[in-house]
Amino acid sequence: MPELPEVETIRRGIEKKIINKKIIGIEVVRKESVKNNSIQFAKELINNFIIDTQRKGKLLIMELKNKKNLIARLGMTGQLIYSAENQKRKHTRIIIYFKDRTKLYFNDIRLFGYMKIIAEKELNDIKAKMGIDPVEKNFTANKFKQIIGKRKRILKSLLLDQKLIAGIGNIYADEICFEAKLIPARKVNTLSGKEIKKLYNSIIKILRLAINNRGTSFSNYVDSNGKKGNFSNFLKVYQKEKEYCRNCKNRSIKKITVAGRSTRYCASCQK
DNA sequence: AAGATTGTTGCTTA
DNA sequence: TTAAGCAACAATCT
Repeated sequence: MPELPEVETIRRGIEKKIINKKIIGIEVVRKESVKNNSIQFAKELINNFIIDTQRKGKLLIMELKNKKNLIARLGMTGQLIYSAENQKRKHTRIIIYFKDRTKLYFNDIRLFGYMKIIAEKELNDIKAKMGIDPVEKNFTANKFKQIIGKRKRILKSLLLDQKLIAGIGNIYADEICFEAKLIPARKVNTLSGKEIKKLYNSIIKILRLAINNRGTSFSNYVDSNGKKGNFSNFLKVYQKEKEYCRNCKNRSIKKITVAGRSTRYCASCQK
């Protein structure tokens, strides 16, 4: 469940710690978690430096000194843990050793995540195929209107489509729809101008609030220090189907399937 | 103990 | 071209 706010929290967490530290060792515990040949992967990284970090959507990018990039996709259960201590666990798949004896652990329970070293061109191609990152400045109300355009898609499926907007997953899609007071199953062509504006504001509001609270931990997400995120305390519909709605105080939070995903919404607050 | 869960990709169908 | 639905990937929890 690392979505945009969780990946951003991890990025901020490792940024200052790993930059310009010499990599002196690589341990590929599970070679399928590296999308390059694991020998090549290690060879590229040893004696190299991570000089900057970036994020687009849920993709974490570590720029290397030789112009290549180490990318990490966390999938559903990926973690990046930075520590001076030995933190190797059952689910540790890759370990990066730095010269100052600190380490970066890539853990992944369900194995949907991976790391890969790619050249600049491939990175640009990947980025170009992704939609706009909604916390960037160029994600304007007009831009969002353009994305909706004449589409007739189900609202939630549009929010989850990484080729249109990059970074929203199942948790934040539901929370954004609640904030906007819109039923996730609505078709976007039925939204009024006012509703679109409210939706746009909700996307930015929820994602920024979640980043400021270091993301959501509901199962195994932790930041680079191994700490849980606080946004779990702000969730209003996600996993609240047995509870009273925070807003209308009715027991009206429904759980349905939309766009193939479990979806929660308040039948009384959302229209 | 089968079903739910989560993100992404790719295939099929309309 | 656009969109929906589904399977696949894998492990864990209920």
